[in-house]
Amino acid sequence: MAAALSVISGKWKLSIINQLLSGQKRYSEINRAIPGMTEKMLSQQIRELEEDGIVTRHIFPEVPPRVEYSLTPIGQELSSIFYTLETWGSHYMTVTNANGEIIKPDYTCYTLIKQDDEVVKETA
Amino acid sequence: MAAALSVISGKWKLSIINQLLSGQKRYSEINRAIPGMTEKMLSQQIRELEEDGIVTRHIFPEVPPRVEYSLTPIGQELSSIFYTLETWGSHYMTVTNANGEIIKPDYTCYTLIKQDDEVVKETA
DNA sequence: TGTGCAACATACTTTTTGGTAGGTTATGGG
DNA sequence: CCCATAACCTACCAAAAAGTATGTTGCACA
Repeated sequence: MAAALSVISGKWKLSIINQLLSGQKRYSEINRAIPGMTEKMLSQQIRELEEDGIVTRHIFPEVPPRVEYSLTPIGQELSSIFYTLETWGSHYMTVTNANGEIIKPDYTCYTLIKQDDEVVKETA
Repeated sequence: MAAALSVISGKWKLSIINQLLSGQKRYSEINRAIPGMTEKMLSQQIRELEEDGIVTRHIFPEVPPRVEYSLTPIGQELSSIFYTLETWGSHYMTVTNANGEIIKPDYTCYTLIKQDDEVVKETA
């Protein structure tokens, strides 16, 4: 589990993998597809993914250069993690938004259980 | 998916949730069960989990204080994420260790595809 | 001679995260 | 009267991650 987390942790890695799930792409394509990500982050994180055996890099020795990235077999199996995360995440968001209101921001709400087992709600 | 990741990211959160998957536990129990984690980290991360609606806190107003933590329903559903991460992770480790050797550390290995489509392997 | 291109690298700064060391509370026991 | 207890909090510091800005390559085109 730690191994799985270490592979996918990184602000842009899941976005990058998501792009490659739909097939081989080149550097500039991925770059355009993920707004907000700088080129440095793309090359850094995609290199880590390569070192971890998730993506393969195909360099075409042309000028100007062309590099295409694709997922390895084990990289493609990450789609199960995608699916689980998405399923839980969307469920999570509907739960925290039940009743049409957001539950999360109630930071200072404690459930006090008195010694006579009476439950008291206290909001600081 | 981003929501799911933001909830579980944090060095100790999965360990804490893992503890609570086996039932309600008090602060000191969790603390003892996770070696290497400081008390500050426990209270900080468990508070974030509480704010995110993953755990509930039950304060018993006794002296010395007693606080018990348990997973909310949506928190318990995180077990599916645990399962997927573990499954992929163990598969990943057997794949990178095929042939009894580690594939990952070959950092500077590029696959060059020449313009005549001949594949050349270059190790810098 | 100069500009643009794609895919980077490198140095530097900022932000986020984690860790260390101390203090706080009220009470019961020595 | 002092200490130990459980569950914290606060200030401070270090490390890791992310972001910004700029430089590099070699060739084609103007």
